Amino acid sequence: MLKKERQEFILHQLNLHNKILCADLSNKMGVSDDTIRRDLQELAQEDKLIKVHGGALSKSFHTAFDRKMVYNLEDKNIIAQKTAALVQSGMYILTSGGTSILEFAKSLDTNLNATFFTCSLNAAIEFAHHPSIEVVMIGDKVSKDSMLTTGASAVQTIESIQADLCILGINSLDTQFGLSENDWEVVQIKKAMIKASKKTICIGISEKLNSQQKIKVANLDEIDILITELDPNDPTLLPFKHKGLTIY
Amino acid sequence: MLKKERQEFILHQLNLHNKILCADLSNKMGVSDDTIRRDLQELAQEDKLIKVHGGALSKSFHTAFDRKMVYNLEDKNIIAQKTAALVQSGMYILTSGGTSILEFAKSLDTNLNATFFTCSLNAAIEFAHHPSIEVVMIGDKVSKDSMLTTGASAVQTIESIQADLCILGINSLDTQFGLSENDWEVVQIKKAMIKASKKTICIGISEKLNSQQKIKVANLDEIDILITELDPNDPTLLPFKHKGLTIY
DNA sequence: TTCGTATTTGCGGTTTTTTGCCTAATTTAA
DNA sequence: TTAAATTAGGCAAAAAACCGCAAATACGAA
Repeated sequence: MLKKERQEFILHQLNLHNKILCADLSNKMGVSDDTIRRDLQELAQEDKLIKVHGGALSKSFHTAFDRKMVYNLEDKNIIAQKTAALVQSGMYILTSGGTSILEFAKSLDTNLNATFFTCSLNAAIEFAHHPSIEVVMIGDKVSKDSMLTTGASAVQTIESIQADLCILGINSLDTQFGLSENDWEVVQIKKAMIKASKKTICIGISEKLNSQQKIKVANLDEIDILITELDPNDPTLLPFKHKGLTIY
Repeated sequence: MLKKERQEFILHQLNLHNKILCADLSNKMGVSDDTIRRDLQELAQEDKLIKVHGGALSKSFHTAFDRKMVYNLEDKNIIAQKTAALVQSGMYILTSGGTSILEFAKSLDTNLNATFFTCSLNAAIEFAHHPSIEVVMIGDKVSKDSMLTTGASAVQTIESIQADLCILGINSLDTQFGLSENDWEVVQIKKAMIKASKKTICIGISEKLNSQQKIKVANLDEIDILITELDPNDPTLLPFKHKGLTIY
């Protein structure tokens, strides 16, 4: 197995599992620990992963909690503004949760007259602060990690809705694998939301692009619009444009 | 589990729960107390959290969230403690919203193993902070004044539940007129909750006693237990005791 | 192909890090 | 105040990282 090949494999595993152990890799690939360590060291220097004692962590995993809150706020605001521009009065809109969605909720026009359906407790509260917006909370068991209601009842409720728009926060979006998530229950909810809407918009910072998580939510062709903090003509977004997505 | 991974997990838990105990963490992750303590120490040095005896606190907890804003917090805490003592593991519990309920949620034992059904967005979030509590959000249109879900669908959902306990925050309680409210939709919800439970507990500061609002929720004989910040033998409570309520 | 060079890899020994356990000291709660 | 829980510091075992070197391998040029 070639060095380059090996490193590709390592990055692939990392996208899949978010973490890898030196020992596991050397076992799986039949090379020595030292070789793996050297590979990880190189990849870390190229900023492709984060090396830690005993293995490595995926970049998205690490930055998830650390800096995101503070330093991505401006980006989130840009996203929120662009997204808000797409919402028109009278619309019925399904939304997931996540910080991008919360920012979006905050930047909505005060006299917008729309109806929002959501599984996110925090998003519901945020939407409800607007005087003229109708908010419908979709009920079910609360998933603690995501603060979303998930389960069969929630899916059933969503299925009974015919929405104009579905706005989803991205966890991972990839030209090949499409939209993916790590939580099975959340995936079911998002799938149902996409199905129940005429149009699907994915919003999130560009960091989330070109990464994969364990469970697929939807193929790219099920998504209509992609909104990031980048300029629509940014080369990073080209592959997605080629796949037929509208970029804002 | 990698060290870095563990520390990310700790920060995540901290964001979720605002406080964590050494013992809980070491249990949950299968490492020794010492290891957790060293992790917390490191994270504290990096200014990621506040180390306290027995665990750690989220940084934002102290600065951003000013608990003193809550009206009559001390009294509400007394009420919360008394109420929490009545909840046992395995119970199914219906609750409304309001500040008293929120305080109650905060003072529940961390390892209590109960299932809470609620129409209150804020209460759901608060309950969900507990690791071992199941939370079911009852869905419907969000009423902006109260941040409760209200409507026929919510009532219907409640009717399909057989709960052990119903814990309601009081707006007005009167020996003659019973429990009353000003919002028609909220009244429907509370009525349904009382009907769906074996026992009904009303909690609230004594100020709310001996006052009436426009719409009746329930007669006194439909309520089993009354909890206020006062001593159970306080003369204010005597009329309620005479009407057959149990006072804590 | 074959050769020479540069890179890559594996190995042994050493150093560093991590972790759990122990005991003494400290803090907390009753 | 006492009893229980928590913490600090030292210690040792195990795992991982580091270092230098020699063997193996890849690659380009003749």
